[in-house]
Amino acid sequence: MNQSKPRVRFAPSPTGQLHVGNARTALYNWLFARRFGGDFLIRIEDTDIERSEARYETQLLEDLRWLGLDWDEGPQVGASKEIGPNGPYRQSERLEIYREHIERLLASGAAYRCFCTAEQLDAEREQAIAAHQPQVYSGRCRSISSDEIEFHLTKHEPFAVRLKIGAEPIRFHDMVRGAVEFAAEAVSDPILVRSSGMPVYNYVVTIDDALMRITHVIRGDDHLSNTPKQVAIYQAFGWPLPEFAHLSTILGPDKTRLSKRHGATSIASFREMGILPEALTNYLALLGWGAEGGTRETFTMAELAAEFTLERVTPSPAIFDFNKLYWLNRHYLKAAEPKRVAALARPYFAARGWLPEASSSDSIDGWFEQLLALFLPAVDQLDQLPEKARFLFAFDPVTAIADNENAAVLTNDSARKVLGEFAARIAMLPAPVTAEAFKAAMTEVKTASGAKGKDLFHPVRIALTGAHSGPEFDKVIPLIEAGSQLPLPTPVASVQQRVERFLAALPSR
RNA sequence: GGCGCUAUCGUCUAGGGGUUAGGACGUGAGAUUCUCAAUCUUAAAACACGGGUUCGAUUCCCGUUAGCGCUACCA
Repeated sequence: MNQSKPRVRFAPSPTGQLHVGNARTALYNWLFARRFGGDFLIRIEDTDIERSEARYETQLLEDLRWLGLDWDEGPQVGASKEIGPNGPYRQSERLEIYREHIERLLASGAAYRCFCTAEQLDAEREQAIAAHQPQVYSGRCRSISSDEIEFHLTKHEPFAVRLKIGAEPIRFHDMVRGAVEFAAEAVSDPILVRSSGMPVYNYVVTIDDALMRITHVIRGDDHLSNTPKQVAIYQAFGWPLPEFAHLSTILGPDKTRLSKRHGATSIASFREMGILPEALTNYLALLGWGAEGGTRETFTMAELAAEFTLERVTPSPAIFDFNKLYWLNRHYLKAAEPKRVAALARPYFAARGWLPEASSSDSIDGWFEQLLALFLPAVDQLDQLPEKARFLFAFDPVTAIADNENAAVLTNDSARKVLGEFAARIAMLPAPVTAEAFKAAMTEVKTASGAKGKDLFHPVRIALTGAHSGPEFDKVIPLIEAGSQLPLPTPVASVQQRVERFLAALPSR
């Protein structure tokens, strides 16, 4: 097709959550459209009334927006139901169009009525399997006389509509895979309209793509075997063929198709985990597409849109690597505006009753950003933050002392001595203990107790945070102290309170 | 069973008739640190197999094997 302006579409079925496989297909379509100044449309494939639900459609569109994909034509979440001159964009609202077109095919003789029953067809299929033959329709109804058709019709017998497939092999071009050819026998005479009157996927897709003037059909390779049927439909109408591009499947670590049992795969679940959209789109772009040179790993959407080409899409299936996604997420978390990260991270803390729901005061907001700066390098995902910061809000000396590893540190005499000296000095310090004051106190504890290094710091760390590992004291001390002065839903215990309570809980020997 | 698609480090990929086959994630080691994380340095790690074509093939062709998809009056 020789048009200057490419038009592509993403055509999901609203039968469930948007998952990474479809999201990647949507992304590649969007990237391709943006790269070449074309149009990106969304069409809802809801001809399977059994499984389609409106709430999935809404969620789908929200997920797409969250990813940063916008569309030029298609359904809308907001006020107007849809935008664009080629609607409706929901297949359930296009039934009349499909009906008109089937009449044309029937009239031209390109399609015919098939009165075969399900039982007949099943029997034929079983025979074919037993004989190790390809399963093809016998073509019994292909050439029944018009009298016979009338006879069936007057008896109100239900019929399906089938497309006549010629003898020639069906060929098309795929931008990812090159020339593809299917033998005519392998295609058989496909059903276009069910005997219920409901049109079939392969038919409606083709009608819609043609009518919406789609120039490049970019979709998952599970549709590759469907493509010859669709090509035959284009040909039956005399329509020009679009370009096709079939994207490989995304697999799980066990090399089977990625699904829920491999863990979180829906876009919504990644969002809930605290994966940034730019991390996800960057990762998805890299999964199946290689930039020229192959040494760059991080791309903004704009950079992707400037470089993306279908020719560089890999034809082989790719295993989804959660680790690399997490790495990318860490990268973008560090690069993100602190205020933005704070707004995204806040709900995880609010849910535990540790922070007020909404941004309430500048002092709390500022403190929270300080907290995030400290813990962000330690996490892959936002939802891991509360666990890392738990000791601030839930200071629990009893559990800390009971912990085996901690107990090992605390049992020796040196640790007792360190804690005693430390407590004595901390108690004397003026209320908010500064990092400098803490440091000075530790230097004194060091000389008084003779302990140094681990022996000096570990007992203190356990007394203050309940664990022998964590962020630097220089940062933690001010954070604890500042937190203790804030009107938080769950009060943060101050350094002095912590030491006091810890020693009280420590069994004497 | 039939038809189709695919095959470079464990994973994502770059590359391409002659290369020390490059990068990244992950993994190991080291540096740093009271510790963990982060960070920096560094190491190990791949052309599925068998035939052709060719002076030469990981690269091109054909098979084999394996994986996946389709094989519906599902999408």
